[in-house]
Amino acid sequence: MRQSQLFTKTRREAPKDEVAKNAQLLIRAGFIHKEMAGVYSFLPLGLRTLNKIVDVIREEMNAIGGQELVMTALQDKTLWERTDRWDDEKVDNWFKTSLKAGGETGLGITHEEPLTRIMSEYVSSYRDLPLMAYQFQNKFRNEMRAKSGIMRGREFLMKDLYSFARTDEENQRQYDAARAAYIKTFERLGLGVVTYPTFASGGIFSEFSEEFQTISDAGEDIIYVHEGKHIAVNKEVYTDEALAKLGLKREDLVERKAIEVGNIFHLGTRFSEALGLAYKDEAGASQPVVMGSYGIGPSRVMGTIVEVLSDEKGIVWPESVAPFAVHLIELSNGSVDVKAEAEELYRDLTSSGVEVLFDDRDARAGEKFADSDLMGIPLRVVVSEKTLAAGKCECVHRGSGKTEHKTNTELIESVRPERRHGR
RNA sequence: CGGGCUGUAGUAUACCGGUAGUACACCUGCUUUGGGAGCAGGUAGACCGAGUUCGAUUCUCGGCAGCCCGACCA
Repeated sequence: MRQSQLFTKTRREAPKDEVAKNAQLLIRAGFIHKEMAGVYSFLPLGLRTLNKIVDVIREEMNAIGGQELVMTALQDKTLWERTDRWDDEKVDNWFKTSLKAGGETGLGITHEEPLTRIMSEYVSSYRDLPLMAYQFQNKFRNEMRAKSGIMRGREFLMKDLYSFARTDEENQRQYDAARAAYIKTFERLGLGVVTYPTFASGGIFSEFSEEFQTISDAGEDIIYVHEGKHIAVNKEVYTDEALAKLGLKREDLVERKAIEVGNIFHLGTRFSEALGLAYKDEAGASQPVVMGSYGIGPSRVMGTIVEVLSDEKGIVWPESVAPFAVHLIELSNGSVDVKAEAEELYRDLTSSGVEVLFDDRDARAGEKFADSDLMGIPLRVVVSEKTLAAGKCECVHRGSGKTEHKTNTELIESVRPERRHGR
């Protein structure tokens, strides 16, 4: 894409009402727009990044047999009354509204109820199980206080996977598969080394759940990290009893602040029993389905990546989620030859399947470099009088600052998609 | 929801009970051209409502909006 055509622009200063680094940088770089407190639109660059994150998660969910669907944002009140999660006394962050035709509806805060009901129409035999289904969907939570930019909004994108099994053992296998997929997902998203599977409270569902916590001072949670085992314990369950159960010793753990980027739960039969999701076993006896739920917020992940990986110049996207693979910058200063060379390289890269943001604007070098650093595309390629004379373009890696000089052919060969993905 | 703070141009800010100033951005022209250029000119602004006052962007009250701390976050 040509940067001259991109309707968003960078800005030098962050809006005064944003304190969170992720929001400041994402707004300055033109990735997101704040609509109101805790509610953000994703602009072209931001959407590309968000979609990259979604794609990675989708691949991993599909790899463990997850089937994608999309459920509705508007919720059936009567369904939620059956699990006792409609009453404001029980769940206080609904966005509720009345229907003109009479009655009430609410915007989905999570989707155990509707999916369990859907499954009750299709699951009736032990032959129908196990199965897993997931969706990407905007969730709505009427938080008392939105904060931390896109990391804690009132409307946000969520990937929610739900598992359905015949027995606890089968459920555990699904849980383990989802857990492994989560570890792989966060590795691919560039957060692997700083993200810890973390024992946490199971809330109303079970004794423990596991959270995926990314170490960051911007986090709202306190966790105790075991570096060697690469696991952690949330402060909320940091008791001698829990540690004994987990085989961990206090002296081996380090206190850190962290961002919860994922959460996996055993649900047991809480929803299947309440909503009548059961199957007939081999003997013809009716059995409740054993469920689990597994969430990742792609938009929160995006904010987390900015919090964790940016530097004083701007964002540093991992290759897997960058809006573009290459930021091609021409410094023609009116030189027809430089312009032509850059245009040709843009064409060749694009036709090789490389995603390129081409800074073809009539702007000065300093401005282009500053914008490039801010936007955080992994590889910057400069074409100028200097590089033209040398016969090689200048390639600078955003993260490391490492500079290489390559011919156009060498460059294209090194960034072709089939090569980058290594498959 | 408790406590605190703030609303001035697209963005960031200044001053003031009496013509609202600056920087960036934007537009025009000239110069400049590898790290957010220079000169000249231009466009653009007081959240909404009520009150006090000769006069309110400024003071008071109400509303709306935003931010921070805390509580909450299934």
